[in-house]
Amino acid sequence: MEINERKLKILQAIISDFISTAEPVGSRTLSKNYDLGVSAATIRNEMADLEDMGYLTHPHTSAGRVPSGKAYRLYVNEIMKKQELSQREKNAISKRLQANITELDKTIEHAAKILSEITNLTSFAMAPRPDEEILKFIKILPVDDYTVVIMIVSESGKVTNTTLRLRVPYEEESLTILSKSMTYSYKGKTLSQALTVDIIQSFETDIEAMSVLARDIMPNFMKTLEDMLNVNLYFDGLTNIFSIPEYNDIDRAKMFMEMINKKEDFTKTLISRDDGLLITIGEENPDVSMKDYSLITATYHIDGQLVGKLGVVGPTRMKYGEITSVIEYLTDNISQAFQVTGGKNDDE
Amino acid sequence: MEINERKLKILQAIISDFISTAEPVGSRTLSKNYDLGVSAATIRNEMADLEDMGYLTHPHTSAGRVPSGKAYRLYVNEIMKKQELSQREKNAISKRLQANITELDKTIEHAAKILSEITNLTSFAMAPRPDEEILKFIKILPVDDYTVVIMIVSESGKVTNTTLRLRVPYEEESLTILSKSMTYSYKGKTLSQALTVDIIQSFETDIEAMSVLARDIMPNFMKTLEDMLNVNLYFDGLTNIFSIPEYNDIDRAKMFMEMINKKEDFTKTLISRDDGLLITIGEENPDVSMKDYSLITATYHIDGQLVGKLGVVGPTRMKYGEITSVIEYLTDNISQAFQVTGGKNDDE
DNA sequence: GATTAGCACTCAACAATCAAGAGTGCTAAC
DNA sequence: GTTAGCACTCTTGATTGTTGAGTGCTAATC
Repeated sequence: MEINERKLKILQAIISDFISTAEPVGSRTLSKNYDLGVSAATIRNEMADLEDMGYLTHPHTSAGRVPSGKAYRLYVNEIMKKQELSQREKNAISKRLQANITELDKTIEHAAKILSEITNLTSFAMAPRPDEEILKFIKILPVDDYTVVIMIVSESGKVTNTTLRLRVPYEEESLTILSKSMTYSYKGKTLSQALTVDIIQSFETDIEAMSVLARDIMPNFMKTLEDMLNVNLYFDGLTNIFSIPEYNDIDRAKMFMEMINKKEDFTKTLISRDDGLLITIGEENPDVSMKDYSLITATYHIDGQLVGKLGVVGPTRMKYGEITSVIEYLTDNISQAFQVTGGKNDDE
Repeated sequence: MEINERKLKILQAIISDFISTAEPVGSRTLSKNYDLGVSAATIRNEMADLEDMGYLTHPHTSAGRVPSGKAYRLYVNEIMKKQELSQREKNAISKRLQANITELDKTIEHAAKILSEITNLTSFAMAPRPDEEILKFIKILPVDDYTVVIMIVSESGKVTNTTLRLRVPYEEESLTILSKSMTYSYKGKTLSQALTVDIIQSFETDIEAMSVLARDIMPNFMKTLEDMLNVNLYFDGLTNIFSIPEYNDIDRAKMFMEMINKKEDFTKTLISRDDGLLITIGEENPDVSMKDYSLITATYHIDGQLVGKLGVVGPTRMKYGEITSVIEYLTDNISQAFQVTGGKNDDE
């Protein structure tokens, strides 16, 4: 069966009604509230067709219709108009975002906050993957007789550190030597390259004398490197879901919270997503545990290179048009703010 | 009215029954399941007395009794026996904790995890307040033409840093001078002292030449100091509450989540609590928004000085004895592990 | 041939009713 | 002082009936 103009119009009406009410929508409601130019009976026939085609489902015999994932996909691809934000909305968002542009992590955290407040959904922001960060220097700082701080600094200014207790006291001089030696070995390498360096190989030759110290420090140095590789992920609006009818059930709310709380899994999901604006609806999500949710993400760029993500997660019933616009506007703003070409060159 | 031996026994039975079932307990249940040596009718009379005295409440006429906050307080103070953990339990906990003793923050985060898993409640761990951290040095690191990293290191090895974009390019030499000059001004001061230093005063005299640079950097330096003062707070077992009958209601679950999500408020609440083991039950909590919860916290010490907190939050109905023991055992273990006298001196 | 009015049918949701059961509080007997 | 007995209360769960929204089909209409 072909989907004709009228079916499309009806489907659109159903979707937009359902998105705002969360209630199954019936033929009479449609003919009353939407100017479709046909009677409820006709709509009924069309709805039956749409159901056959997989765009609608039926919670039970005498209930109205509910859009399926396929319907939302069609809606997003074909029907939904890009809902350009008004200048006022844009200004409001820009203003809020700019008020807090300092560090990247703070900024994206703040962007997530703005996003969740506008959409009333749960939002998230992921910092760029630092694989390609280039190591600048490594410093082992003395703290007390048994304690040192391992500090790693990258070219882009990322700093990670670990406090470490040693099994034996150390001499301050050894630390200096070790710091220099490690910097020499690792400087210029990317994080992912650094992780593959064979430590034993590269050290045992020249610093045998302090091998005990090195043996204490190196495994922790590697751990610190791994720490540095961790992607920061921020959530906001977690409690928003309690106001959404879909989660007005303790079990679903629980499932949602559990999904969100598995940060590692969620990070992986985000990393594996394509760049640019991406909407995945219900069963389209590769992860089965997400088959009842929709995910919208967009990417921001730092100097056209490093890529982070920003988005929302919620029930498949969401205002795709509106939300998409807001997310894109936010990511554009972030990308612009963190262009390395440096600050104040509006247009051009 | 006096609370006599028998009333106490009955109250204890009611509390212990209610703690495990979460259902109001009636006189017949008590006389059947607990060896009280009197009939249900007598128990009824005693229960009526206990209710008059404020230890019990009544959800409705024909329901059993529920312990009040006052009852739990009596229970905690007088009835509850310190439930010493078995050696096996102790070993299990120690083993899990020790498997992950590296950095303090990681360790307490891990302790919170253990705690929530054992208690099936929501747990939290707060790092020590760093007010008394003594500044060791300050370094401004170059990143690119417009970007620098402000790094502050304390005597105890805490490192905090901020990446900062300047409005004008800088000369690397200026950074070195500024770093040294700032270190000179701040070294040896505690964080709280550092915050009160009059910046303008202390600099404008000798480094006029680079005042532009300093003016960009100083406000951000102060922000970084404030960052450093922030207390880290970790939660674990957030979704545990969904399995607790008290929160089997979307509104209560929501309230709980909202309370927990206000990290600043919660941190303040924790900071203002007395040191040592502290149990606050329902209305005993100074914050009215917590009047339906109980909070158990204990403190751990770093070198007998810096103090952090570990604890659980949940409904007033909780296994005070058991939980208390676990928390105390965990905090003792942490304190021991982070004694500055250094590692491996078991007993003595 | 497409559209629509009409009608029988379905089913969730809600309210009303009822019985069962748990529990209390009081009284009178032990 | 303790306890048995009993009337009374109130929740809980099952049952039933009613209402209303909605469907799907058929026959009339355009």
